[in-house]
Order: sequence, then structure tokens, then C-alpha cells
Amino acid sequence: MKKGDHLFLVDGSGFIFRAFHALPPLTRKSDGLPVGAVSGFCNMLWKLLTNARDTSVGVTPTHFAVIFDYSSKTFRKELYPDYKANRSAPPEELVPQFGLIRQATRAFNLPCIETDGFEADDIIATYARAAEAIGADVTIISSDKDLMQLVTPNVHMYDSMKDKQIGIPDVIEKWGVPPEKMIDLQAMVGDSVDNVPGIPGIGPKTAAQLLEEFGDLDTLLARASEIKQVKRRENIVANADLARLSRQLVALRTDVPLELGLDALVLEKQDGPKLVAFLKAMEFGSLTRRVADACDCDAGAIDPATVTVEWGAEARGPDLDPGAGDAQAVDPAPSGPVADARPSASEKAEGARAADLASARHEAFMGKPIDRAGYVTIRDVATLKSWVAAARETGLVAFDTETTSLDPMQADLVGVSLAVQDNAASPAAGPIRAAYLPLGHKAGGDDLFSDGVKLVEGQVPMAEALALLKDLLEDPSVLKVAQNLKYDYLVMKRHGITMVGFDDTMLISYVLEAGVGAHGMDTLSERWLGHTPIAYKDVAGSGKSAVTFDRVDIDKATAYAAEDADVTLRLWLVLKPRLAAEGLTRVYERLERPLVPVLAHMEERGITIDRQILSRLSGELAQKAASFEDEIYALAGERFNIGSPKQLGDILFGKMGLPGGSKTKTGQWSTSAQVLEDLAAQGIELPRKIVDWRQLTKLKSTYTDALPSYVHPETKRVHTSYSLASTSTGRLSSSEPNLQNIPVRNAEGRKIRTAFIATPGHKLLSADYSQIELRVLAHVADIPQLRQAFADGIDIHAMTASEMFGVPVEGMPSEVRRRAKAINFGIIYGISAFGLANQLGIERSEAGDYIKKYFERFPGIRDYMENTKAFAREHGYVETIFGRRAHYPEIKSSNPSVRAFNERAAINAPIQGSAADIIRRAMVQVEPALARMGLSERVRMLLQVHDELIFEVEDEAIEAAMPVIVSTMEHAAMPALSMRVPLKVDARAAHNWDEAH
DNA sequence: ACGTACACCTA
DNA sequence: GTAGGTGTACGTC
Repeated sequence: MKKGDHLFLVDGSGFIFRAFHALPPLTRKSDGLPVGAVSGFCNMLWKLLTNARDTSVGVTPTHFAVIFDYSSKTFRKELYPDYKANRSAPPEELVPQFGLIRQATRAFNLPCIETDGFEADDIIATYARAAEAIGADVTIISSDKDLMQLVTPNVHMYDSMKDKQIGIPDVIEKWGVPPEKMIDLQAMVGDSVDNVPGIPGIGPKTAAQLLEEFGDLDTLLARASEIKQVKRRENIVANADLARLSRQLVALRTDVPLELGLDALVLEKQDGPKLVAFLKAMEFGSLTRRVADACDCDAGAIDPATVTVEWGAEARGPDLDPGAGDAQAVDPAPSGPVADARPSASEKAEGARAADLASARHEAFMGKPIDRAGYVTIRDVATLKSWVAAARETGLVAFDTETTSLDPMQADLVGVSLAVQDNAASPAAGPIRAAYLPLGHKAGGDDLFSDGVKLVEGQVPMAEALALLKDLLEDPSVLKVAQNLKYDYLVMKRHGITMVGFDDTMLISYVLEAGVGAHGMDTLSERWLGHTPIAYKDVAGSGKSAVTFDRVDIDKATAYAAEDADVTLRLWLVLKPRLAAEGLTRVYERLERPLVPVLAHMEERGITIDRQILSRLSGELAQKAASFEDEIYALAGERFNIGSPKQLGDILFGKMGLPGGSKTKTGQWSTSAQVLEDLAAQGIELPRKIVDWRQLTKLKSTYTDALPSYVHPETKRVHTSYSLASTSTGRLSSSEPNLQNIPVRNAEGRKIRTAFIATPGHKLLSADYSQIELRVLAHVADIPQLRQAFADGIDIHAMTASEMFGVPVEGMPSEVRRRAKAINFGIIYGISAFGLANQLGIERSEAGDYIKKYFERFPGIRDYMENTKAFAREHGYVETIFGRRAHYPEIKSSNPSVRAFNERAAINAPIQGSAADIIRRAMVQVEPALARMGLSERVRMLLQVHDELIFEVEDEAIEAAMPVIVSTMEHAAMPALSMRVPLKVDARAAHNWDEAH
């Protein structure tokens, strides 16, 4: 390199983050792999390499390099362990793109540079200064403020997205100081993203003003006594050391050992075919054409390159360094699985540290008495401010709301409790302090002579308290910890506060121990702290004498409420490190925690039901049921309670002397639909009428009568509640009302679905996964015939029948297909000859033959089942494809039927649970995907029914929304892993749920 | 008032 | 054969 040369240095790691935020539409490869940032990167490189002169850089490079971060372990981390401590894992779709951008760089024949222990910025700084010393010019392709300290008359920066060059005047305009003072400015201001402390209370404006006055940081610190403003002076004096440390963190090193000298960065000629091969593999059509034209090569004659995608470590494992994932070649056709459970050495070390911390904390808290006498009642604004300040200081606060209702859509806020631990991060952590902030406690109005209901004296005014809490709860840098956060999230949302930055102890417990007991606070407190919290009914009473929480005496309320926050914080301290220790951080962060706001918003939106339709149906059902009742009484010869299985049994099997089928576990004759159908088949009239009557009364009581009672008085919609932590497999459950079991299987029941309607000007859009569990099975068990059938879009049950019975798919009798279908379902459920025989109404021996035949045809399924059982016996749990665990502590039971039941459940859980994980991922991804298309305001996700998502969509937005929803759902496993089987989603929009489904 | 059994709705 | 929730009847407290 010589004077007059021009070196281009691209901040590769920085580009990917900016590209992610700057390039709105999500670009995917045809297999679903997100490649938007790679695309932006390639286009940018091509432009700079071919016509940099026409951009605002205005010169052609002679030397060129792309620089990357190597790992998060740098000298800065040594210097200050909290450096970048707040940084969370990168957005999932970026992870595989880090590696792809390195490969892109090589395809462009450009040096790709990274150095252990240093950030990309330090390498850039070292090259820039070295080139400058020779007399060359430098352009740094980045707009990161951290690099602005490098700008000189010979070193410029270039914001490729805005096509804007950044020189000395631009830095001064933006920050108020010249580049050489940027280090001091950043040292004072700090950086909350990188967790550089800086001087509290000093922002960019103040820092610039101080630097103007004093010249530099050292002078400022030496002459700090001259500062007039008292508060500012004290602040700077007190934090002088922090400022010096911060300066070390923000100052870029210019002495990084360079493997490649400047001369090695000389710009080489492009290798056209190599670049075209890479671009083809990425499916960047227009860029491929442009490059092929320019290089004069025939794109059609070049095979796509084999591209290595690093993504395995993303699916599971406690932590991730970009580029440290397990690699797997996936091109041209992707073939999973790519997830590998084996943690890397650094992950193991981190897991071990976390395990030590978890057990130390468990030991410290287990059985330790909780001092309720120390709880504080916050009765004035000053005290509240001091608690908010304490939360900010430590960056961690346990949070709980007290309200008037268990239903967050109906609940009025009565009070808030907080708990903090000073010095939580150090081994000598301080004691936990907890407080209750009463806001809506009331008294009076309970007899005719009182002057009505009044707020109790000595409470902070609601509006003032909410304003203070809003700043805290919406600040992502303060971690809020709650138990069953979705509840508190909704209550606060209804008070205008959208919580950001949170953890949920219930969900952490669920990820650690799904299948082991419940995850309510009282249970967890017993299990992990050896402590029984005050019972709710002991403060609010129970039954007829129960009062709402706003009528509870404030002192009693303080003991109860503050304890909840106290216990929550203790649980978090004990449980959170266990996630990393068990390698479950990713499951929690990707599949669990992000669903809290998603579900809260769905619950908040609710869905409209047409009460007229339901009341008309209810009348019809009542009439029909009444006429059945007359007939039933006539046939029975007496009136009795048809709804009582006991009385019905007496009539059928006692009085009428019919042959009883099976018995229930309490020894009574069963009157199940199965038994009654069997009797009806023998030509007996009564049982058929009972079955029909039951169907009608079931529809009436559970649906047409009950649903209207759930219509919210203000929103006029029905708001279900989803439980994130009540299944062992990872499925959600829905209650009050349960909208996951609305009838669909027969015409009479489906009428109920016509009552679920869209708002005027909108439609309901239903999108459901086709055969998702069988596809998951084909993936995990890797069954060639199943994979092929799904790849070809063949009828899977017909294929199974054809394989088993040797019947051609064309013209197959429906009975043959029906049997195969039952077997396929049976497989998913952990098949038994007993169950299959029951389902098909055949002999157990015949069912056993079917199963044997099936396993002969699909030996991989038998292997999968045996391996799963062995895994469950060894570990006590099984895993989904994303690493979620379902525990089966009774899998080794000496009771054969208990054992067999647990084995079937263990076989089912990875299949059901993986499907549940996929739709969870889809739910997390779909709203951002819609937002990128500008559809946020026009499309609202309302319901989830295990393999189906229901949206309410503006009429004019349906066409745009449908492909976004379908594509997001079909590619929801990406980029965590690539499925061996395509996922298929069917979608339809209509005015009501029946027609949309 | 609360818990359990039974039956039946969904994926 | 898996995973859930709800309504009614009927027992116990």
C-alpha cells in the first residue's frame, strides 16, 4: 500500500444488525431461510466494488477488507465483566446470517478478518491508523457512533444505506464535538446497550458542553470543583473513576496484532463463477443476473454453491456466540435436523457456573424464614420514588399487582407490590426488601347509614403512582420479575402501561419441570423455598364472607402482597440460573417468554359472538331436547333425571334389564355414548334417544347458554384466557370460556361456530396446519415413505393403507383408508392394541396384527418409539425438536398400567410438543411479519386452537395478509432448524368461523 | 361450599 | 392409545 491508495473497511458485524432494522420486508430463501441481511450485504458490496465512484464516497477502492467480531469474550469483558452484560441474544433470524455473510465475503474474493479477544471496531481502528500513517485514505463502511472517534481528514465513514459520507463536520453536527473528543464524550455519556456506565445524569448535550468548556475529560475531572451546578458537580466528582473506566471501554485499540498486513488487502479481481454460484445458492435472482452480465459468465451453466448454514446451537443450548453454531450443509436441498443437543465447551463451562449459582442460592433460601415485619407500606410519593430508584439502581425488581378480580379483563387495580435486592449480582447480596403500594383500598357503603364508599386515607393518588410506575415498567433496562406475568401485563396494559423487559417465574419453572407438579406460586414456594405464603382466603375470606381485595385492611394487605413480591424475587434468584445450568435458556427465551405479550394482546382483543344466533339456537335445542325427554320418559315408563348417569343406569340395566357393557372405575354401569350406541345397534330404541338428548343438552348448556355470559360488559366481546403452563407437552390451554373446544365435527354443533363473527368491514381468517403431527413424526423418526408422501403432497392415510394392505391409492375403499387413518393417529398417541381395537371396533388380536404389520413397513417408527422410551427411562423426561422437556417421573413405576400409560405419553409428547413449539414460534413471528408489511393495524390475531390461528382482518387487507400469515406459519421452524418435511398451511377467510374453517 | 365422577366437546 | 376444559349430579364437609 502506498500514498494515495484507498482502503475500504466494512464493519461486517455492524452491517447485519443495521440491515435487519433498515430493510423492512423479510426476505427468505425458498426453503424459508431468512437472508434479508445477506442480500443487503451482497448488494452493498457489489455496488462499492463496481461503482463506488458514483456513490457519495466518490472514489474507487484499491484495498478492501470486511471485518467481523470474533466472540463476545474481549479484553473489555476482562476489564469490566458487565460490559455488554445487558445484551440479549440476537434476533433469531439473524443468527444463520452471520455465517452466510462471511461466506458471501469470501465469494466476493475479499479478505474476511476477525481476531480473538478484540471487537471488529478495534481491528478497523488498527487498519485505519496504519493506512493513514502510510498516507493512504480510508473509508469505513459503517455509521456506528463507536467508530466516529476514528474520523480524520484522511479517514471517512460511509453510511451505505443512506448513501451518506460522514466526515469531521458531520460528527460535530451530530455530537457537538470533533471526532478526537468522541472518546471522552462517550466515556461520560455511557451506553446502555453495551452497558458502559458513564456518569449518571450526563447525556450527550451536557457532555459536549462540558468538553467545550474544559477541553477534555482529564481536565474536567481535575477541575470538577469549578462546576457551578451543585448536583452535576457532586455527580462528576463521585463518578470520576467510573468515567475513566468507561473511557477505557469506549477507546478503540489501534494495536491489534494483524494476521494480514495492509498489502494483503489489495483488491483482487472478482472470480465471476464463484460469486455467481454463491448468489444462485442464495436465490438472489437480480443480483445474480447483474453479476453474471458483468463477469461475462453464463449463470445458467453454473451450479449453485454448497452453502454452510450455522444454526444448530440456536435451537437449544444456554448461550450463543455468533458463528459458534454447529454447521450443516443444506444446499441445494435442506435436510434437517440441524439441532444438536451437545453443548460446546464454553456452554458447558457457563452451564456449570450457573448450576453452582443455582444450588448456592437454593441452599441460601431453602427454609430461610421470611420476615414479614420488615415489609413497608408505601404511603407517599417520596417513598414510592425511593423504591423506584432502588429498582433502577439494581436493575431488578419483583412486581405483583393486587386487584378486585381473578379475571384480568375485569380487574380493577387495588395495589402494587415491589421487591428488590441490593447488590443482587455479587456473592454478598443484600437482604430482600419488599413493599406494598396501596392505591385503591376502599371502605364504607356497606350499610344504609354510611355516607357511601370512600377511598381509605393515606394512599398515593392512582394517576401519580401510575406515572411513576410507567417509567419503570416500560424501561427495558430494568428487569421486572413476576409470577404469572400475563395477568399483571394485562392489568397494567388496561391502565396504559405496556411492560417491557420481564421474566416470569411460573414460565421458568414450567420450562424446567413441565410435568412435575404445578407451577403456581404457593407450590413453587413450598418446593424451592420451603415456605408457605399467606393464603389469599386468610386475608380476603372465602365463600359468602369473601370480600374483594379493595376491602382488605391495608396492613393485612401489605403482609400478603409484599410477601408475594418477596417470594417471587426469591424464586427468580433460585430458578433463573437453573435455566442456563440445564441448557434451557433458549426454550424459555424463544418459545415461552415472548408469548406473554402475544397472548395478552389476543386475550385483550377478544372475539365477537352474535348473541342472537346463540339464543335462537338455544331455543331450538331446548325444544328438541324437551320432545326427546317426553319420548324417553314414555319408553322408560317413568320420569327420572336423564342427566344422572346413576339414575339412567338403574333404568337401563336395572328396571329394563338390558345387558350392561362396561363398568366405570367406581363400579357403576357405564352409560357412555359407546355403550349406548352398542345397545342402539341391537335395535333398542331408548339408548339412541339418550345419546341424542345428551348431544343437544351438551350443546345448549356448554355453548349456546354459557357463551353469552362471557361477553364483556364494555368491549362486548368474549375474552378467553390462555394458560401457558398447564400442559405437560407445551400446548396452550384455554378457559373461561374454553374456545379450543367449540364443536365442529357435526352439523348441529357447527352451527355454534356461525355465532363467532368478524367486526363489520372485516372477515375472520382461519389458518391451520395440515397434518402437522404426522409431519413432525416423519421428521423426528425420519421415515422415508412419509417424507416422500409429504414432499409429493400425497394423501398420507391412503399412502399408509397402500403400504400396509397393498391396496392401490386409486379407487381405495373408504373403510381401508379409515383404518389406516386410525392407525396413524394411534401411532401419534403411543399405540396399543387395546386402544386401536376400541377405536376401530375390532378384536384386540386383529389390532395387534395391524400394529405388527405397520412396524414391519415402517421400522423407523418402532425404533423411534423404543428410543424415546429408553430416553425417558434414562432421563425422566423427553424432548421436542426445539429442546423443550416434558417430564415423566412415573415412567419407571412398578405398576404396569401406570408405566405403560407414561410410556405412551412419553411417545406422544415430542410429537404433540414439537407441533406446539412450531405454532408458538409462528405466533411470535407473525405480528412482526405483518408489521413489516404495514398490516399491523389491519390484521389482529385473536385465537389459537393447537394447529389453527384465527385472525380478524380488514376486508381490503385479506389479500395482502393471507400470504404473510401462511408463509410465516409454514416457515416457523426456521431458522432454528430445518424440517425434513415441508409444513403446509390452509387458510380461508369468511364472515364467521364456521365458513372460514 | 367444595371436590370428584362421569360424560363429552376440541386438536 | 395423547393433550386439554366444562357442565351436571352427587357426595362430603
